[in-house]
Amino acid sequence: MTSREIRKQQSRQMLLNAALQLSTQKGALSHVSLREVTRASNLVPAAFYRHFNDFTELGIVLAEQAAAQCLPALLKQLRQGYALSTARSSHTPTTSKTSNSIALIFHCIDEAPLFWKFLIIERSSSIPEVRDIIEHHIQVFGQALAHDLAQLDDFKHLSVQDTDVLTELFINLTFSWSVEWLNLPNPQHSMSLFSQQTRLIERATRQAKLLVHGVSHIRA
Amino acid sequence: MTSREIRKQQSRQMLLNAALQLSTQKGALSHVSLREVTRASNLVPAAFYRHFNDFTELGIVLAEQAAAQCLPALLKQLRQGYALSTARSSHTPTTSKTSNSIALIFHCIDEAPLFWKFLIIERSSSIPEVRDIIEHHIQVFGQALAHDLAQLDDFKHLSVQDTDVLTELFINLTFSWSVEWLNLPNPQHSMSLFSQQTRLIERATRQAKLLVHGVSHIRA
DNA sequence: TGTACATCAGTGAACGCGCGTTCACTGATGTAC
DNA sequence: TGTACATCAGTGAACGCGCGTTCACTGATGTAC
Repeated sequence: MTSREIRKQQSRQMLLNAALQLSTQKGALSHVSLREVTRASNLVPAAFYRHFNDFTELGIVLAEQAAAQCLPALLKQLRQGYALSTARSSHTPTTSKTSNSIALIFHCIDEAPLFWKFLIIERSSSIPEVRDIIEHHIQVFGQALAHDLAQLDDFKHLSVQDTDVLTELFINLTFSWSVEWLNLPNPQHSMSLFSQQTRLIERATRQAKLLVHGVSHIRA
Repeated sequence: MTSREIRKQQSRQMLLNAALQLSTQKGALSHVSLREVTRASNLVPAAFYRHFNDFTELGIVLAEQAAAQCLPALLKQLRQGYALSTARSSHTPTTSKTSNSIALIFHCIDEAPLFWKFLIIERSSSIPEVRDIIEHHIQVFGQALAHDLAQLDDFKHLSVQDTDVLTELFINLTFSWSVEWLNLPNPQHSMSLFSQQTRLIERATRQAKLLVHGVSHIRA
């Protein structure tokens, strides 16, 4: 790659970083202007068009990057989580199995919090292309997850429909938890960040346990 | 009330209606401009200030109206739903009890779909005052719901914490379902609106059943 | 009831601002010989 | 290696636009006598 190409890539990455930073900070990519992004990247507004046809194109790239970064990583974490728990399933009580998995989810979010925040807020983006990309990747993620779950002892007895329904439920819950996780520390409470995190993990774990317990005893 | 006061109230209501219409259509109140709202109300932009100090104040009023309209109505519906089901609890299978309640939720949404859409999209509003009002009302709603649930046969045995956790879970699920419900008909599928609605009710019911089943058999 | 004055919802023009997009340009970097 | 030309990321000025907000105003409605 020539030095000119390298510098171009650097500029492009600065634009993407600035857009990610600004959109998660302002609560929506649509609240960020092209001029703000170039300003934060020390470029003149017109320079934007050397890298993207328009603002939507930048949003699309960002959505692809975020989905590619977050969802496979979460899947991998979850796989490690339940591989671990099934390996010693007869000895480990449900409590700690579930609790471990939940903690892994939050750990995964902390690896790339801005991308996660972007995924969550732009999942209902007012830019249709961005929204559709994210929804598509979540759907693919859901299929992979459903395939995994179907092979676990706890869920083997479920019908295909129930496995899908369960997966959808789990994904919705995960996103609800993630929203709360990313909004910590909540200044309404006086607890420390760590205490609030612990509390959220406990609540999420309890929710997941209620669910898993229900599923494992459901009649076919 | 003098005729002048009546006409003022009418103008105010036109502004509120226009803002509700436009915000739900554009996906966020923050994507609607003061000038758009006055234009849709056949008023000059400056006239807006005869009714509200600024755009945020209109958002606050709208949030209060939406919360007051939607949440007590849902609570009432749910109460009728489980009053009905407990009255004949020994004879009615869990299936239809849950199914009835879920259908009632969607029925309730259809009574005021714009207010519901507003509540859902502005629950994560970029206008902090609006977001906080909605979150507050949802919290109050959750307390009332938790109080109700604690008295049902299925949930009597739960600890206070578990009742709260269950309530939170239920509210999160309800909002997830509502988002899907309000996005129907989904043009990705070729099914009729009615078929898609039926499908969603079935999936939501199945999710709720998994949950209720888990809760009723949880060990203390 | 009729008159004189007060109120005030709505008007219309004006303002300064940040926006997205265009354009001809510059000058460093790359390429061909 | 040195030279002449081509490429192209970034520049800076300009454009028209819709925005929120201000202001002095108008004229219908309300009120006091």
